[in-house]
Amino acid sequence: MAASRPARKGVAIDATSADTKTRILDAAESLFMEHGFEATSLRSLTTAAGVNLAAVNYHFGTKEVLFQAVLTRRLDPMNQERIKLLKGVEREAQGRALSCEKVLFAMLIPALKIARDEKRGGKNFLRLLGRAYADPAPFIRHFLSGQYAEMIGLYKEAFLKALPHLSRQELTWRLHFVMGALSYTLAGTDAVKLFAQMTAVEKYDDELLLQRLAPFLVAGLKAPALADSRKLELVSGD
Amino acid sequence: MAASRPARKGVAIDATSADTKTRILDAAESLFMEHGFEATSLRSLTTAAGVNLAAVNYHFGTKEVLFQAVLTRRLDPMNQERIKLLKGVEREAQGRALSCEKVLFAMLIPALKIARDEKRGGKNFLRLLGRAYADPAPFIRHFLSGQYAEMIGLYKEAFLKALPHLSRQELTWRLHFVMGALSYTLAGTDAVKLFAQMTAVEKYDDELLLQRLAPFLVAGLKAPALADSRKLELVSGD
DNA sequence: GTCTATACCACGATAGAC
DNA sequence: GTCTATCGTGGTATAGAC
Repeated sequence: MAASRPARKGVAIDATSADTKTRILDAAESLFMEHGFEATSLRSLTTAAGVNLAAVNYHFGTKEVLFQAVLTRRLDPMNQERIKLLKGVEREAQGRALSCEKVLFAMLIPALKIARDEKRGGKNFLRLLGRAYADPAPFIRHFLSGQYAEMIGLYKEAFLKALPHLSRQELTWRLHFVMGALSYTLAGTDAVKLFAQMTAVEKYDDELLLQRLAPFLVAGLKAPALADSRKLELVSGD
Repeated sequence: MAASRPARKGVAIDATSADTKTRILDAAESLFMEHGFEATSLRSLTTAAGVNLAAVNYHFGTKEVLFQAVLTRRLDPMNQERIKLLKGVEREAQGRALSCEKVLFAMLIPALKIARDEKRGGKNFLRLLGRAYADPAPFIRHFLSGQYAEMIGLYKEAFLKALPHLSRQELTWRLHFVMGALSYTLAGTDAVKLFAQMTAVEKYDDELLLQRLAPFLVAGLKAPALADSRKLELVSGD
């Protein structure tokens, strides 16, 4: 997704007023994070970037491709780091049973690092990502599934070793639940207000949030496999 | 949100080709579910409903209000049923400690019932709802927080009794995680494919899904409160 | 190759005729 | 209540300047 544009020959790129393409990417990231994909117009975007309207079409083709480029720039390094951390955990285990907590943390930490790094988009980027997860647009879903395929595959194998009581199928569902709680949590800083009474004292603190999320997810992952002993019944109340 | 339109005088409403307003609502529900809010144009919507473009503006004011009306029609009864079921659970407990499972099931069952009732929108409505949860548009967030306020408040009190080891604050977060996993799961029938290897054998089965989701959520809710013994550390891999 | 001006069609919304 | 006509703005496409 990088570019099909031919590389600059020997021209040095001015750092202060960068490459047109980079200027578009930066402005797009900021505006998409703030207003979402649909609510961000190319006209306001190009104005903010100080480039011509048609420049987006020239460099990226469509607004959708631009959106993917914005995501890729942050997402690809994050998932690569997740893979690297996982390999570290596996190496450290030296063949012994993998720790479920450690595998999960390897998955969460790169997200936390991004949340703290304003230069890589910070919390707002994660919110943008969380929203993208639930987006109905086919182009977003296909794009994300491609971006995540490798990482998810590796983590699934690791969790299978860490949680031997789960079948492959069951684990697939649980990872789905984990990603749901994670992306929703990251995306929903505002939605928290749904549950009112969120004390003003407790400001949004990423580290604290993940420290709360992690025990919840670990307990869920470790829960015994599907017990059909306790069946859901469609009782009508009263 | 019902209507500010003056009531029909004594005119009987034809059931087969219903009320213009109802025709719009039905078409809107179907199209919003299929394509999402932004991707559904009023022109295609009114064509499908067999009404004039301006009819939406006349009956609902804006596309946003129409969207809220579509959601309210299903959401309000669902949340009322959740409240009714919860009261049944509380009555049954007779002052004894509440069962966390039973409270959770009271919350999940009305959703499952909608998923199975094609006449009330079925699975697609829940997907629409799940997406709405993550939507950045302020009008959607404000609307949902109003729709959910009462139900969430009552359930929070119930869970506090069922899970006495959790502080109010901690429970708020856990309910947030629960709603995240739930709405993401409901919304993401397609996103499941992110995790590949979802056997074609296992078709989408709502009941089975909730039977898998429930143990995960119960375990997460019951997990011990925030253990700062095991701190997240920003170790770099390797 | 890179950028700009401009034209195009679809969208949501609204005013006013009937 | 319903319709048509029309407005401003959206994403996109292209011809031509540098």
